Amino acid sequence: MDKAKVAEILDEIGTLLELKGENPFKCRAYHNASRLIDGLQQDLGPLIETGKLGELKGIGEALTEKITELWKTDRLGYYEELKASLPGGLVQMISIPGFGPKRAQIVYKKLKVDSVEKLEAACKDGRVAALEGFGEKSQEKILQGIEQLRRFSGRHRYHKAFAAAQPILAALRDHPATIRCEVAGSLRRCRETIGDLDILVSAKEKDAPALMEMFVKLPGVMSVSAKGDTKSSVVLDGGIQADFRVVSDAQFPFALNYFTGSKEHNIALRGRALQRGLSLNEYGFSKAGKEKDEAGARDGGSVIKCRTEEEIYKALDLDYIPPELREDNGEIDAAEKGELPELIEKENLRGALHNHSTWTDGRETVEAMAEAARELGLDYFGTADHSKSEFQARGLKEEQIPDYLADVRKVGEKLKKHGFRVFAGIEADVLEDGSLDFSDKILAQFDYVVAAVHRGFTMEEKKMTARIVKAMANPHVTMLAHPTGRLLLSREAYAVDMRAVIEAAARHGVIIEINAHPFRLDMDWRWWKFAKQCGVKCAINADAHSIHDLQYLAVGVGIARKGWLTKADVINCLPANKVEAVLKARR
DNA sequence: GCCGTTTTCGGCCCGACTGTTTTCAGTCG
Repeated sequence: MDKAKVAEILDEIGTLLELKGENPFKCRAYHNASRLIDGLQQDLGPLIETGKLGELKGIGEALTEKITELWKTDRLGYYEELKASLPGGLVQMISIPGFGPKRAQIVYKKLKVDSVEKLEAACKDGRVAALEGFGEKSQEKILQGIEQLRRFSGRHRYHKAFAAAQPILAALRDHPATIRCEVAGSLRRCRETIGDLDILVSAKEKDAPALMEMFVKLPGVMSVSAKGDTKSSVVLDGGIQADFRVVSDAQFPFALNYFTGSKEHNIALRGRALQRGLSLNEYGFSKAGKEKDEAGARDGGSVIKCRTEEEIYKALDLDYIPPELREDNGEIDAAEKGELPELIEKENLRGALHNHSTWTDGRETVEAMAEAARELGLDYFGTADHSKSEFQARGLKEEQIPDYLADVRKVGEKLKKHGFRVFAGIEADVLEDGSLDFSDKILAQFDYVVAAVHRGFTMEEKKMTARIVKAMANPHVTMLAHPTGRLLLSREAYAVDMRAVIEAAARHGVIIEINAHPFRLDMDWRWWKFAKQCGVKCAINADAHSIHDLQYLAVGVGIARKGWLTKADVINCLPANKVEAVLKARR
């Protein structure tokens, strides 16, 4: 059984235990173990064989035994018994917003309701409202929750959430009562998908109601789910939920830190505070334990004043941890030892190397795209138009290549006077047998070759991995495009063993692309962190088909930061002459 | 179920909002 499946089962056990009303800390132990296993960079097999599994923090005796059983036999008696003791529909029921394990237990016991459909029916005929502890409003909320679950199941892609947040932030920052305003949550941490928007404002207490009032009436607000003195929740058009909080300016850094998360990072930080006799919450530090300050940090003010998040980390003897790293994935240890990397910044990017033009499926000419890149402040631009197999994208045929190259060279000559460089690349298709769709002789004419899989997606993971690894062995291949194969918008996703791909990239000196285009998003930060460990260089690319798309480079920087990358890990931070040498290095 | 520089038991992060109550439990983040 593979790691992901083990993690999935552990997570489900945690949820099932919640439904049974088990000790919440026990439930959490399973959820934590699931996250830990899912995030492991090495395989489970060796860990189990060498008896090192139990050394992982959060995996004790019982979990070691269960994980080992799963790994070795593909089954787990404990899980099967647990699952058999509860109807399957209960798990889905608790994904209804506002409806948790306790209430699921009640409706199951009292009404024999064991699915979302039956729950809906029970609400519609008033049986739920009649239950003790429930009422008309609860019943109505559950129905709304079911509707929301059906309409907007799942999370929102980063770009969509980012775009939705911008006008809200602008409007709030414009308000005279606003002192500071930031977006927090998974959007600030640059996660690939965003559950909801968390927006935070600092203001004087007397101004909070006016801000609340303004927030729930912003254009784009579809419905208001909650409205209090300091917190409101709304659902925006398009189904993104936005939570809004107003705090005092003294509390702002604490609240920003708290609501940025992740939850796991917060728990670790609070634990660290406790070790220092401090209790940390979204309002500040207070004394922990018996001498606990009655008023706490909310009314009494923080016992350690912090103007910024940097000062909070400092108070805990930690270097500042950038939001992208806050996943409880080693960042606290690194911050304690002063070993956090100096993460890449937007300003470090000097060029973009995977872009398209009107020669194939791009919307602008090579010249217009290169000019736009120059205006963005970049020093070089590389085209990587499609090769012949991409006929639906008007991929270049052999006989067009001299004209294509001549055009790119001409633009290069023209922009040379500005100190701007233009490179001629090609995005060559990796065929099913792992060969490329152009001969070596043709590939040799380009400044660099980006290899990409565009068809034959249904291939099983092993075969797909072998196909891609073989392509990387071709000495003309300088870069691998959208390596994770998770082509999010279309159904064109494929399964690939990223670990093997990264190890092959390390062997062959191939650059791995971080593709920031929303249709081609490669955001899984764990792989970039692993690539860095293996010494593999990355390139941040927008896969731009238009001038507008070039802006996604900024998203790519966010992803790279999340993978702990520095400018030394990203080749398009190099100046033009140096990047040219890197692109030519293998050939 | 995990964990331990007060270590084998007794903790485990903490507060807002809602709806139901009339002091609190459930849910969420």
